[in-house]
Amino acid sequence: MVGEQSSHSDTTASARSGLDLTERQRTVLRAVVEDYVLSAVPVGSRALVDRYRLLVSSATVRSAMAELEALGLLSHPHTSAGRVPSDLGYRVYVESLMREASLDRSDQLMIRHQFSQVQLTSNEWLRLAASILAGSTRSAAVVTPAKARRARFGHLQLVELGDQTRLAVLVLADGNVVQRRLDRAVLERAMAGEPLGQAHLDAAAATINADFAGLTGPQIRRRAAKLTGLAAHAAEVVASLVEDADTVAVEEVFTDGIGNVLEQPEFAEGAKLRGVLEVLQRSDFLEQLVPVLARRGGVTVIIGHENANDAMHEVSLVFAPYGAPGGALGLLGVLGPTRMPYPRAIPTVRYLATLMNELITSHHGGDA
Amino acid sequence: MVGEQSSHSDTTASARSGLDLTERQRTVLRAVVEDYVLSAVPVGSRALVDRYRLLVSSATVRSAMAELEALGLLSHPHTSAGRVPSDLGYRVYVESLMREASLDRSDQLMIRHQFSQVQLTSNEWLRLAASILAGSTRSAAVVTPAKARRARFGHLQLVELGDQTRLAVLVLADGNVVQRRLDRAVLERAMAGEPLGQAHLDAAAATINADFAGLTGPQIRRRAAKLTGLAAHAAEVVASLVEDADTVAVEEVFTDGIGNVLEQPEFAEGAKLRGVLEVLQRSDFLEQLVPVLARRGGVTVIIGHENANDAMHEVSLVFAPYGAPGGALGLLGVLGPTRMPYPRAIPTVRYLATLMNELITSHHGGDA
DNA sequence: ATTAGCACTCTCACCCTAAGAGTGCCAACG
DNA sequence: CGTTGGCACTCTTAGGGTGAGAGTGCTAAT
Repeated sequence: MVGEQSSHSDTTASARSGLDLTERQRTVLRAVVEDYVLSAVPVGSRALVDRYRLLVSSATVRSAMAELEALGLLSHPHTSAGRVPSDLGYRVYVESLMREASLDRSDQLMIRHQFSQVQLTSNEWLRLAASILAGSTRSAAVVTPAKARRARFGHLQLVELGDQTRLAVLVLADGNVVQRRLDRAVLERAMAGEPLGQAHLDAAAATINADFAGLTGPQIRRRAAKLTGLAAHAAEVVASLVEDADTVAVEEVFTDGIGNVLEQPEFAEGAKLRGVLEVLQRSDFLEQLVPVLARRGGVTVIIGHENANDAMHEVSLVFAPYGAPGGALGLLGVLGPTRMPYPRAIPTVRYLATLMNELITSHHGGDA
Repeated sequence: MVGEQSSHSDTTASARSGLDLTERQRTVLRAVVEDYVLSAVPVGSRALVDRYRLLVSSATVRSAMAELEALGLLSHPHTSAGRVPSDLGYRVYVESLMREASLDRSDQLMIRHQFSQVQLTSNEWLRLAASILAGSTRSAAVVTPAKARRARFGHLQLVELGDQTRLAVLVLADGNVVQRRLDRAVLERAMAGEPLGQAHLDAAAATINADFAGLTGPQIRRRAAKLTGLAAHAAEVVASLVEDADTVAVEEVFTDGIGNVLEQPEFAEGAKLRGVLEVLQRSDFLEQLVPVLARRGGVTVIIGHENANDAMHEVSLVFAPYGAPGGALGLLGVLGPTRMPYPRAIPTVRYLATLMNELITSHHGGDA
């Protein structure tokens, strides 16, 4: 479920969960967050009373606000501005104040329909998922391909390409396809004149396919020692491809809707987003996120400074893992300013994660 | 070579080529462009004389500037600001004033080295190319995969994935790999209980591989009629995959360095980039660019309003096609503000295009 | 043709002020 | 005692005015 990430709490757990707030404080905090998310303008006591038909005076709201500020849930840009939720304030809101705007049936159907329109290729799915996420939350969306924690060999194909090159196409056990061009020079050296026609390639691939299904990189490497000729060389390549797939947890990232974020007033000066984009490109950020999300399961919300990376201190992430249980694992979610429409983003991310789960398990049938 | 794109010229061709400019006008225009590209600040007559050691007075420069403005090559933000190059001014600069800063040997070697570090997978190449372009021009880079104008079948592999799904992995004649999951329901209906073990899959693939190499989508569809059972179904899928590859000219776009552009003062308000990002995502923009670039060959520079798309009126593109001659074709280049360091960008794009050409032809051996 | 000089224009940074929003506190009220 | 109206106070923001500076265009002299 929804939950906090860590760790840096200098405030009591009970404050964070919002359990010891009075009913009034809860109402006020909720109103402040919701108003601020909509307007992006610090919200004052008077405006709150007016807009939310609170049945108390602005003075009362003021005192509640002061209490909330003392608790670290609200903050003050300057003396005479309204209040703004702090990261912790958003946290409490997400954790115990928010009423999720569940996706209505028609939205769900529309999304499902879009997926049914598309050819059954995983990359298309990912692109589409990112596009839907971005469009329906007006934030930036990020989707990574699902891949197994431990890469295992599935099936090899060696193809003659033109007359100069050979291409190794490898299907991993988790359904991902990786390829590598075999360098002609290396190949010739290794083969010492042995013919490399399609028939020979097929034979070598068949040898490997028969023997190596389900093995990991090191296991393949061990058995490859027993082979000779083209098959040995191919096995070497296979092993290295499988190992590569193992070490790189997130290799490709599909993003969409960065423009949405640029439109938000907090990123009006575009340079602010620069750091975020760089971090996203440098894939180790998402890589580190994988185990965290996987462990927690469901939708995880990471708000502002809860983010480990400095560059991400002004954005929030709403992410979920997806994939076959115990098998392939991918990430998907949205990124926006901390002033994010959580009640919309969270169910959308959740729905898309379950949808991708379905697609993967039904079309792929899990994984060894 | 470098050249203009079109077409909208309400000024004479000779003015555009800058041929009828006096030597002084040429010097001044060059200095204005180069100064403005560096400083992003409108440049005045006095500053020009000082910084570029022109051996004339500022008054002389002023009159030259006035002439250039009359020709539409410079413009005036307001009465008392310096001059700024117009799109046309940049055009003339690029066309006949610029001295290209050719990539020095060490840069070339460094780039080459980076490519040699990377595994021989085309996607990695593309990502790397984008990253190098972005880094070395401080602009945004865009790279699209090379694919044949006319998709032809190369090699098919059918793989059993888990026990529920079958995966078709198709190597096109141009070396690209596409895949499609075969929907279990459809498969079962089509096969009516025919077994779908790996051996059967291999047999079906072998049939198709033996017969269909080098064929286009429609050709495959025609021959597929003679097949039955699994092979017929597979041929159907192959045909549709090949046709898909035919219709979608640009399917995936690798970008990098968007942050670089956000840093430029002209895009300080990030929202300005929004439209550009959207156009880039909507792939038909690049798609339309493909034939234009291919016809012209070499590096094409498109400056500001020369751009067909309204959203791109404030950016320049420096792009080149790459690929095997007459075969696979891809695009690569950079996108930045019109105030772009053309003398740096153009040779870099050119070098990367030739490099990609080399990689493709040497490792892949051309294409049918 | 080039140049020095000069009047003119426009922006930009600065300061000042007034208006407005919002707070915090306090005393009064039910 | 929680709630409320009132009020003084603070701080931002927008607007207007000003002076400096940059840059131009023109003209007359070389």
